[in-house]
Amino acid sequence: MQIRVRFAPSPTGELHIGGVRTALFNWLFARHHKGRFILRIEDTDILRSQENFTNSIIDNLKWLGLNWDEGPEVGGEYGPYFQSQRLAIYKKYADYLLKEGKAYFCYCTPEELELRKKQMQKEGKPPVYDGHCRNLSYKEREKFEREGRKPTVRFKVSEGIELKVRDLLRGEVVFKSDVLGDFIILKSNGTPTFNFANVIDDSLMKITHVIRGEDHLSNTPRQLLLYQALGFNPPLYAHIPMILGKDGSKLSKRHGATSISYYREKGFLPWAVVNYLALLGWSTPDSQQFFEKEELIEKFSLERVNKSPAVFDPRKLEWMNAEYIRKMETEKLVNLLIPYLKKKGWVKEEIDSATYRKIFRITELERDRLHLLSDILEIADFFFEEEFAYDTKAVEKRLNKEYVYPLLKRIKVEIDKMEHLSEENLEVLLRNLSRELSLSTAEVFHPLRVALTGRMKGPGLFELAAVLGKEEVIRRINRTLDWLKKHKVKSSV
RNA sequence: GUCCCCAUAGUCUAACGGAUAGGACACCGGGUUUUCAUCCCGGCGAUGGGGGUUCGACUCCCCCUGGGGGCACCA
Repeated sequence: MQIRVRFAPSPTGELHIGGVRTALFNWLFARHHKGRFILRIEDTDILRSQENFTNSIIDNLKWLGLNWDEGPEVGGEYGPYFQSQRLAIYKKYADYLLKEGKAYFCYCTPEELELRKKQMQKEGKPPVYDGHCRNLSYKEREKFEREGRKPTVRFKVSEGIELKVRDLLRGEVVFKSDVLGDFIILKSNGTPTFNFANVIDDSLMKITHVIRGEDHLSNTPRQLLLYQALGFNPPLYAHIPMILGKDGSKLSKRHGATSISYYREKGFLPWAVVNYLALLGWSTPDSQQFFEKEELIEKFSLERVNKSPAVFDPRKLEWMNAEYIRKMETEKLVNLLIPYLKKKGWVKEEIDSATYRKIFRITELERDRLHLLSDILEIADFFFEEEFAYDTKAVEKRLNKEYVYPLLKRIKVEIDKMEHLSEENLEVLLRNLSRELSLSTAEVFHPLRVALTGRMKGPGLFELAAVLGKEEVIRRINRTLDWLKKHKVKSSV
């Protein structure tokens, strides 16, 4: 039997971290077993579903590399894969249940329901539908219809039965039908509710395994009942642990960025995100951290998914991203960095070969400092901006010394004599100068670094100076000298 | 309130019923380096509590506690 799993997001918001992890586990399971991974858009909430969310979800899944075999854009023999295009199907099955006496029309208004629910909670009972409309007479129904009430369709749940969910991770979980209550399968506007559409689609699409978040575990008994009533065989279930925020509650916006778009824009690499997320709730016997794609597919198994929820740790994700950035070929990294530079206006849309070589070299020099691709904007500004600011602490610590002004002046003079500024001849120059002036090398290097970059940290001094070139280095030293004078820093008086 | 799930360091996790409870992030310290980063070395730190079962329990059972999730005309 071919394994078929699906990811069924609803386009009421951006794809978020938890959704990605669910999609990932489904995708890995399918790929591992050479099965099919299906994408289905659950857009039955007319009010909240938006097409741009659908597009963004699809776009981000592609970006992550979680490709699907059936679904939007690729089609498939069990479509359509948008629930909004399957309304007639749900209607048909609802009619069937109605005809069989397994469902009925309910005319209760949301307000009435709310009131009774509160009452039941007060009495310490599970807040379930009380069956108010279960046995309406023909006359009563007529009356409601005349009032203009639009009915929902409710599924009849018999009391006193036990529903056993066989979960691949948790074993048998038993629910009593009494806590379920007759639930709605068709809203008054004719669209199906989640439980109903889900069961029908999973059946019709021949889904064999439902891998979803643990928050769906309590929905499962209702769905089991529907499978029974409809005469379908339920799939196998695996309810994977939730992803929580730092405070231990379900990951949400108040924990910071949760939408995958954010991570994408910040410059997280798709595979770093995938690799990190794979480790949330799953592990190998040796706690391996890094996986290549094929390796992850090969090693992944539901048996090794654990049951307890996991806290999402952005710091570890960032670390992992940095690791992948370091491991990447420079040329690839350059190409990923260029869009950020363009957007910032540091390089033109058309990149000539000289500019490319410069970016390449800068990438080599800065790559170990990048955690995110966008970090390049913070740490490499001085390579592209001539009028960078001097860091206050750097001025205080490195420039505010008597010897600095004459030193920089001397360095300038010496560099000016050079035919060409290279890493080598600059190093020779500075080391000789330190000996001649009885200064430590650090006392020579640090002020120059601040003069050239405005800050105390950064790539090797000789290397970065070579990238800037003789003319620019001299210009920057002059600028610093002027600046020192103007600001009456100790070294210039 | 009610039902369900879960429980190894701050975090992610490993450990046939039998190791000094292993690894990773973070944190702290040291080394390398002109700075930062990288890299290398080292350190801190965990089986929630109580009962059982067993020669022996992180592991099995029960209770407690704690945390999470569901209980929508949301999915």
